[in-house]
Amino acid sequence: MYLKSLIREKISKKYFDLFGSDPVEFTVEIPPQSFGDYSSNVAMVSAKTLKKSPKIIAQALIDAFQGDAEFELVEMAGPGFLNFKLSNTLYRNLIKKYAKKVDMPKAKPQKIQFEFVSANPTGPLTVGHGRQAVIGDILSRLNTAVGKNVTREYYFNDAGRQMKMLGHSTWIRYNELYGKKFEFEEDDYVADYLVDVAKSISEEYGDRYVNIWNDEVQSFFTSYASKKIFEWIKRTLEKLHVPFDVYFSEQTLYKTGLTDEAMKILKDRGYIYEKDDSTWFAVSKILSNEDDRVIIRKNGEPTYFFSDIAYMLDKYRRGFEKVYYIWGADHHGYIPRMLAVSKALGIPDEFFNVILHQFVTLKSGEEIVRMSKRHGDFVTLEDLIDAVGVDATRYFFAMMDPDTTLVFDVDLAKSKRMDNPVYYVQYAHARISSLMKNAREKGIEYEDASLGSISKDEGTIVREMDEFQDVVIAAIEQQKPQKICNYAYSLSEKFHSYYTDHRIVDPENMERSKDRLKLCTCVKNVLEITLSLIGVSAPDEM
RNA sequence: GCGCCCAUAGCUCAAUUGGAUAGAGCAACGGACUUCUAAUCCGUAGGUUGCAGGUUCAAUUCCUGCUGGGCGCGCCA
Repeated sequence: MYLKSLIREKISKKYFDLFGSDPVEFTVEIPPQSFGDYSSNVAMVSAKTLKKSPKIIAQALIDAFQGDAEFELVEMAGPGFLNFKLSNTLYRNLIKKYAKKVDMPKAKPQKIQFEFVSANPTGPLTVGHGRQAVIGDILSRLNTAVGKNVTREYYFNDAGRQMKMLGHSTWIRYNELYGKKFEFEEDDYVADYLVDVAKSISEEYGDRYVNIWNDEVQSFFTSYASKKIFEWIKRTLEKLHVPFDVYFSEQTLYKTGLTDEAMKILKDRGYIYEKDDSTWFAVSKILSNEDDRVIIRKNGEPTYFFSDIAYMLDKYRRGFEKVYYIWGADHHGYIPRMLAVSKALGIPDEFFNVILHQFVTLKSGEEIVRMSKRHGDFVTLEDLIDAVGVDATRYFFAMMDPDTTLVFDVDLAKSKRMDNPVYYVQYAHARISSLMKNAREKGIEYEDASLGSISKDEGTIVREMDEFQDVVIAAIEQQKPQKICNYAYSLSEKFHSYYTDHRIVDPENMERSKDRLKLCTCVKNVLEITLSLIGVSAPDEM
């Protein structure tokens, strides 16, 4: 970031001196392969406004750069690129900076919210939830790191029809323990995990509910089962190192009267009407292609959609400038109606944001494990974490673009072979720690390294280090956690390569050893902060 | 039928949100450990970026239309 902005500022200044105006937006980037250390397209993008050919503009800038000691070489290439070769002094200054501290880019201290996972306590978290949890967690970490005030929220419903089915299903399992057979109903949860819940009830309360089914029993089984399952969910999230600030219950919306308030606002604004004994929200009044939706059923019960309306109002009232809903791809159809809600409530457009992610399939060997929650035929997130470890779980969920379906290769995640990217990155960190230990044992102090030996070979690593802030910004702006993983890998790659070619700790050459150890300190610092953003540990030995 | 997402090396993925010769890993082949961790490194081979148009100095990237795959279109969430 520092090197790029230095070059950018210099170009702007020289451009202004030459042409009497500020240049239009241009890039400064690390070019492919051996085109120089940095390159800029400023001459090409300015061709139109200046009515000069790119090559003439480029040449004028190059002439202006003559005699600048911070650059060894500035030259033109291709259709008018400016290529820069940096002086070693610049690299030395940067190493001093990064050895002390890795700066985070700073953003406006907005109050924002990420709402994710939000699974109702009817069953354990699946690997799909895992992907969402990790995406939400990393985006939260990133935004917190750049200075935003982030609330991580989990929304859940612990009443209503779904919950009733849960209670009923548990009761059936409970009766089974006593040899009583009842039939499951249509939307009951037939999965095995409720057997454990039933056993737990049996141990605590004995047989007092066998063969007895009434409202009181229903409500007991529902609340017992949901409480038990919620404990399970929270335990899994803890294992995954995903904390939440707020667990928000849907019921709160009704208790606090926010539902009534939302209804009033929508009514006053003319978005509510009655039809077929139900109450409707006129989505089509805002988005003409969309269908209107029922918010109060014939039987007088509100739909979940109505709760979602009140919930959005609640979020807005709490003073968030932006809220992000993280949803699986199956929810994408929900976006238009929620957008309509935000408009109908008079909430500013930038408030409501959705981050979608595609599905997860598990792969073991050549076999693709398909998951179906209906048949209880799925792998729980907890099982996955137990099998491959939390670091690999998080890294694998994070390293793919949320927009693509993720094939989670369980064998690869488990493997400690060299093709596992988590270990590759962690190994780079461990290697550096080991070098430092080695230096300590030999009594080498490198705090005051002169950096006199730092040159081109180290430049590659320094430039990569200096990409850090830009990568963080890009990951946040584009909502792509995998950018951080790719960066961690790329920096590790450059370090491993450097390590192989250069002796770091060399008693025969103390000055050089100090310089290189200082460089390693920088890489270690950047790797540590990068891994912490992914939520993966940075081990000192492996 | 309508909507969202995806398509890049044999496989899994990148490509700094329009830049130069499209890059890594795995798999294949060949090399590097009496030397700080070989969980590593270096090299060879591998491509009409799904297809067809368009936009411009420049397209994997943007636009249009196809093809193929995933997901969704409930008074379920």
